[in-house]
Amino acid sequence: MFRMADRPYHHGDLERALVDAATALVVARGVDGCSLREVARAVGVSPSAAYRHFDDRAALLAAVARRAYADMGATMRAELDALPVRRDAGRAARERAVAVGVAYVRWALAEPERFRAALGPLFDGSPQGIEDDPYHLLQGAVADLAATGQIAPERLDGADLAIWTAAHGLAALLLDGVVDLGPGADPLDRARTLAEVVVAGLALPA
Amino acid sequence: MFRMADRPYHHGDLERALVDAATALVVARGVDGCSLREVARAVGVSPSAAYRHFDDRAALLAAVARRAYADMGATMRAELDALPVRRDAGRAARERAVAVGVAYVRWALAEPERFRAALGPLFDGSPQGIEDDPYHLLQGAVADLAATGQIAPERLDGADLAIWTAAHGLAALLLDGVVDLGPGADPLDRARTLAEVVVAGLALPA
DNA sequence: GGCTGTATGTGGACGCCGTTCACATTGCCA
DNA sequence: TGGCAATGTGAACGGCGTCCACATACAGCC
Repeated sequence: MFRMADRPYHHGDLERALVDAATALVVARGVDGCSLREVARAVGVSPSAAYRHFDDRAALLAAVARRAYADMGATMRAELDALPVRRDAGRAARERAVAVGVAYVRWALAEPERFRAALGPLFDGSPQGIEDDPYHLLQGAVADLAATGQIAPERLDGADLAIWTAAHGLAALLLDGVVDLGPGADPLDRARTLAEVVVAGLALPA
Repeated sequence: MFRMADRPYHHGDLERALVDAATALVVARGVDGCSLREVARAVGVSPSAAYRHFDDRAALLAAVARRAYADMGATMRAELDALPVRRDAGRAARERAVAVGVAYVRWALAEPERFRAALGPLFDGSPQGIEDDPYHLLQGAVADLAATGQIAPERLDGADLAIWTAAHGLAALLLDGVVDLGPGADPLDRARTLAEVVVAGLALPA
């Protein structure tokens, strides 16, 4: 059975199309500027059609966030995989831990609105089934740090938080315009410096 | 000239009343849940009356944010003033720097919605004329750190950012529910530990 | 004390929003 | 082939931010 060339009554994959359009709108105008009605309009469908696939606007945005979270993880993973191989396991672990922080900030700055959507106020639980979860990358890097003796024993607890908070804090402060690094300053250099400070601090006994 | 006891046509200090009501609503339902109309309703005034005092809803929220920012600074200041006096200037500086971070997180957790309003996405430039500016408190503490030789020379640049990002990142991640410390964990203990790691890291040569 | 201009508050309107509901259309499976 | 579940429509509701013409009150000047 074939269908009218221009506009079949049933869309085919409306759910995907809605998330695509919503993502585009979030990127263009931010989470608050992404209305369900405009998303539906962009897809060429009535607003109520969206409710066949999402409970409400929040659920649609959650789907946008989930995809963003996964993309962030994949991008970070690729960046980490490109790190040079080191013979010194300790040095490798330190560099990797720093690189995770840098990759975190890099993605946040490259995709500010999607970052906000994924790791901002509307976060509702770490998405399951994500291949490269940013948080797991963080955890893994810190585990390597610990395994190679780069962390003082009494600092092991919550060590992953240390890099995470620094990276997340820098990203958030930059995105929201709270800090201004001034002209000529590379935010990623700052991210690297901060991560290095944290990694250095972790190695020191309390 | 006296006025009708119940409802004078002119309010007297509507601007203040609006900010009060808006603050209460932000605390109760968050920034997004704070509508200009409901604020006006709470004050007992028509929605359009608010426009005599604020350009738009964003301006009203900015006033809420400004006050929150000032309150945060004052609270942090009081907390810092209560620190015990130390004879060792270096130790004093380190403790103070850590305390700034802890105070930052404490206020954020105590006033989550006001914190978001003041230091979240709708931040629009550090308010001027604030007596105890949280950022200046941070700066001052780091300056003490530097003055007492607690920071490696090559780490002086951006050292204030180091504590700030850690504190801000922890606060944001906790508030947004991205990290869950688990039962029995004191978030402020974590904040202290993180700040100590950062302060320790700053002291180390790169 | 009265007049007048300015500041302040009102009520109604506009268009957009999220959401719901009865109804229309389609694909699938027995 | 018939019927059912899935999917999409259109109209409606109340709430929102914002603007406008109009009403009211205050303050300064004669």
